[in-house]
Amino acid sequence: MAIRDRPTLPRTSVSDHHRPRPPTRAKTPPMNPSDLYARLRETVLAALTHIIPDLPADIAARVEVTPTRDPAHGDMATNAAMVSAKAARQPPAKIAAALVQRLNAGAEIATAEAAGPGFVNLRLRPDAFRALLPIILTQGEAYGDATTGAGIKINVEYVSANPTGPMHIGHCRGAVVGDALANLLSKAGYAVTKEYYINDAGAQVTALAWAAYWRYLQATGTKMTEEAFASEVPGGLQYKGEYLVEVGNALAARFQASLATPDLGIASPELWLDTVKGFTIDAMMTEIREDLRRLGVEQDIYSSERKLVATGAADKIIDQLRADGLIYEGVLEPPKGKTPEDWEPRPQTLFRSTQFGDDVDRPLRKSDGSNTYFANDIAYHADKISRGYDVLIDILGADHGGYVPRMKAAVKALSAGKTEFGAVLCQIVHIMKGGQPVRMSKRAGTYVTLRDLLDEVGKDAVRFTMLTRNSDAQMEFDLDKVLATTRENPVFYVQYAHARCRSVLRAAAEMFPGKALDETNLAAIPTDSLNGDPELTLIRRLALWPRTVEAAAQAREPHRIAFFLYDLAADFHMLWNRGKDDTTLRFLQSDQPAETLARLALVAATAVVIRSGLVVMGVAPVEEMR
RNA sequence: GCGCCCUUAGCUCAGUUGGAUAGAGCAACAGCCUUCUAAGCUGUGGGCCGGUGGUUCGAAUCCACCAGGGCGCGCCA
Repeated sequence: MAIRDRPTLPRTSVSDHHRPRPPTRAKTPPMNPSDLYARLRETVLAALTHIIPDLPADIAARVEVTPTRDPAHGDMATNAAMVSAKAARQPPAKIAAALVQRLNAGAEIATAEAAGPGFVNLRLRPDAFRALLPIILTQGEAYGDATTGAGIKINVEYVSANPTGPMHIGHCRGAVVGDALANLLSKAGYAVTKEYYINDAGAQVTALAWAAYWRYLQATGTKMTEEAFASEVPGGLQYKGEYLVEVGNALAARFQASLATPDLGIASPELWLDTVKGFTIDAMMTEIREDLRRLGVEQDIYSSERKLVATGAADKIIDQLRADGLIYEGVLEPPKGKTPEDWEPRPQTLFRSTQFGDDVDRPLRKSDGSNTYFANDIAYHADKISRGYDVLIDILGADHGGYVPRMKAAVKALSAGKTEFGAVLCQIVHIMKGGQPVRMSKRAGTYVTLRDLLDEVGKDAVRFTMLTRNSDAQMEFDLDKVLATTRENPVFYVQYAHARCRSVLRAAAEMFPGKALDETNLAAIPTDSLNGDPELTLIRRLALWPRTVEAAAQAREPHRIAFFLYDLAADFHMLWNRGKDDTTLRFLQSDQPAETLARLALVAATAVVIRSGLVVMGVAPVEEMR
């Protein structure tokens, strides 16, 4: 459902009707017990507070246990001695030495040693890592779920395209990034709502309606030429793409000639504009939602700008802001250095966004008295705030970057600073084919629609590839490479790793007839025999999954999941490849049932983690490659 | 002119929010494999992290300035 009938709007002047909400960033986030690193951090912290009983909380919060980059440094390292040196008035080396002494007695720690400027390097007993396998197999895809979100309500708004035509590549990145980010936040413990804002008010959709009306007249057999028609259209005839022909036909079928003059000319807009507009928008939204469905995106809420305007919500918000003294009639300075040629001082209805960190105050009304896009968007965000979200995230194209500070200001004003606003900007995607860029032109009709792209390379390749870059960086999307079945294509490489895991487990079923090799049973298998470096490397990677989820969610960077999965797949393929030269290193060894079962537990756990990562990305974990 | 984002190996990009000797893929070079798990595998070389200062135990990461690229800059959304 779209906009609710009567949004209850928060009063900025009233602060106490907001329920207390948990802080967005808890000072001491609840420890995730299945995160090995988080657990060891607790161990280190306990030792540290024993050495420094009056350790300040803010220092304790800076203590971290991280994976080492160099295996010579052990498995994990902590900065505890360095960050607490100042507060303890002791040199880092002395604290490190004391930590080493206490930690060496630990159950999971094989050795602890001081190194470098004050690091304490920890080498864990292999058992500590292997103990993760039953945890992973028991928890299944829930392994890696974080609690940092603590149920904080987040609204992620994405796509939000003008419903003026089919979706194209430009919309696609935001759709994928938004959807994956929402999934990621949800895995990190946030209460997430996925939302689409339909920009179905304003000049663009009016132009769309005229274009659809032209197709309608054509369908009824008008004698007008396109030139004659276009000369009557305010602002000229836009949206000349073929995709509106069908809409015109549907309009003609539904309304016959009743929307035109008797001689099939242009009737007065009062007679048809709203009807045609609504009809066309509905048709476009049907198409867009179908495109999104094929892309694997299904949002929880679709909000309509038009309905928002119709309910007068925008006017109410402006009145309310005016009552709070945040609206005034004024004249803006021309932009410094580059004054538009037609610049003239003009009084406008302005929002005091500068009071909330913006550079200039922003206009809310156009000269014809209608609302600016910003004004309606303020009302829309007020609506979202009234629905009780703690955090609002908008996924925007990079060309909207300049828009962020004013929206941030508006949210601050509307929520009395209680609701956090954040934007994720998506840079442009350049489509490449045969080594050449594919030029996009809406008018020439040569743009690549999302549907074409999905037909050509498939949902999984589109989604994964869109997530192989930081969304803030420009991206080349090479149509030839995303279908390559080689290591340089991460989609293939990761899916292949999962398929190989499943393949091993299928083959194992023949080796152990009558034994159910499901995750529950494998969780009970002793894994002491997993001693080799490649095995332990793989398990260490699996141990990184929870903190990867947490860090990616906190940074709001879903692409990190893609990179993690690529590394995980590499570790697995390496293990698999050992069996190529030496068949005694393959997973399945009929003369070693116990060792084989242990390896199967590792393989099954790997499959679980790959699967749960792919689920976040919205990519199918395939059972076999075809 | 101002603001925001970006600059890392020949190319495309990571870099665990300030940690130790900066990583991966491609390309290059050198081997292996000729299909029982090769839609390949192993190894090597490759760097002034755009530049200059600063902050501190410690900087690709934070700050200032500069250079180059992208985006934006009153009634477009």
